This record gives sequence, C-alpha cells and structure tokens, in this order.
Amino acid sequence: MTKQRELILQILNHADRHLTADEVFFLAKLKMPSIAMATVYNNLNAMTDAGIIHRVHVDGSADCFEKGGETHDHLRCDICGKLANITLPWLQDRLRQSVGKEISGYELTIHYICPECKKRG
Amino acid sequence: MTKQRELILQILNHADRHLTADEVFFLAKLKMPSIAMATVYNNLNAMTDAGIIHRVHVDGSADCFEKGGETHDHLRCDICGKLANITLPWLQDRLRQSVGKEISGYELTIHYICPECKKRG
DNA sequence: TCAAAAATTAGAATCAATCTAAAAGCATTA
DNA sequence: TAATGCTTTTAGATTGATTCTAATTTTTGA
Repeated sequence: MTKQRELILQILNHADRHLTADEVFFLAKLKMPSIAMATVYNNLNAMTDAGIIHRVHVDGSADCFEKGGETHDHLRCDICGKLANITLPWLQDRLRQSVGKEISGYELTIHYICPECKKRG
Repeated sequence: MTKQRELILQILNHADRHLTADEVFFLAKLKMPSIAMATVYNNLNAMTDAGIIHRVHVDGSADCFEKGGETHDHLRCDICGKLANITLPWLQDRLRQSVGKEISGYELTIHYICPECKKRG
C-alpha cells in the first residue's frame, strides 16, 4: 500500500459520486502534484482486480470507479447520464435459478430518467 | 439503404456470433474492397440507433454487434470471452416491480464458464 | 546496508471510435 | 439530359481513453 494508492482509495471513499480515472487524477494531483496518470490507472486496475473498488462501464464515455462495499447494480439517467446505485438482493439468486448454478457474477445497468431530470421536465 | 449498409446488415444476419466493427470491416472488405472503416461505423451506429441491430459492450475490448430480433441478455465466458445470448422473459417486469415504472431499458451481462471451457477443465 | 523486487514517473504508443473535407452517388426538377 | 441539392462514402487525420516503455525511485527483506 503506497502513498499513492492510499490517496486514490481515500478519494474514492470520500467521493459522493462515481469518478472517472481522469477525475481521480485531477483530485489526486491537488494533494500530490507529482502523481502520474499511469499510477492512477495502475492502482485503479489493481484495486479493481483485488475487489477493493468497482469499475463501472458507461456507454459512450470513460469508465467510472467507486468504492467497494456490498455489491449492487446501477441506474443511469437517459438525460444527464448520472449514475446511481441500486441494490436488488433477489437478483443473484433469481439468475442462478434461471441460468444454472455456474454464475460467477453479473453487471446490470438500468436506464431511467432520474428524479432531478424528471422534475425539470 | 445503400449497398454498403445492405452488405453490413447481411454480414451480421449471417454471422454465427457477435462481431466487432473490425471484424465486420474485414468481412465487408472481402466483398467490397473499397469500403471504409468510417462507413462501417456510420452504418453500425445508424442501425443501432434505429434498433435494427444491437450493440454489446464487452469489458476490456471493442464493442460487438449482432442482428436484431427479440431483446435478450448476454452471458460472457470468464475464460474465452465468448458471448452467448440468453432470454430472461421475467426480468423486465421484475425490474419494473422493484425499481418503479420508469425504466426505459437495461443491459445485463452474466459471467460464467461456457460449456466448452468447462469441458476443457 | 545492499541487492532484488515492486511501484512510480513522463511521455510515447496503442486501440477503438469519431471527425473532416473532398468526392461520389442518388434523386428531383428544369 | 443537365443542373441542383442532399446524403453517403471515402481516406486519412484526429481524438480520447487507456496501456506500454524505459528510466528512476521506493520499498522490502536477506
């Protein structure tokens, strides 16, 4: 656990939303101006592989990262693109039931209009 | 419907698996050597937007395309990466139930070990 | 303390995908 | 048929995200 990795992890832990590698890099640079983009990617990849954080693919733009914790799925607003988390505790079992026991994981992204965009009309 | 679009659509309709834009381009070039990559992307995008074909995001590599038809979800093998289709007719309604009525769509990719890889050990 | 291993850095390179501007194809009308 | 305008295609440059490379620094551990 290097200083750099610690910083990146802290940034994700304190973020109030999903961050791209670029955003993590920007925020990291504020605290540690010498940090390199490659370091950010190295650590995001390493921590993703280790299951400490999660990577979220976003159609048509850069992947986002978020702190670990209970597994969950995502909602993505059709209008503003913002991601939200949602927990569907029944899904894993229901999928196992339908598909067979050999599921090692899954990713679900639901498209919707978020409350803010809906209000705005 | 240009000759190029027709060709691309035919390639997808006759493919026995999901194809990347690159693969479509390669196959298209066999029949029409003058075709340009941009044309392949233009048409794949246009037909995806029109709902005639589907785009499938694949973690860590290029998007794949497949012919249209009934909506379905995907299985991806952890080992060989191959995609398979799966239809889960109950899912859409079940998600509506859990999330609310305002779902405009979703994408689900399930991770597993495909029969071939499992056999191989 | 020294050597080996691992991580970091800066910048180049790669890969998928998009953009640009010029040329070609196609309709329609004159 | 010729002229017009609209759409598509083409080739190649460009972008944007991510990875790679090689040199340097840091960490580890004998």
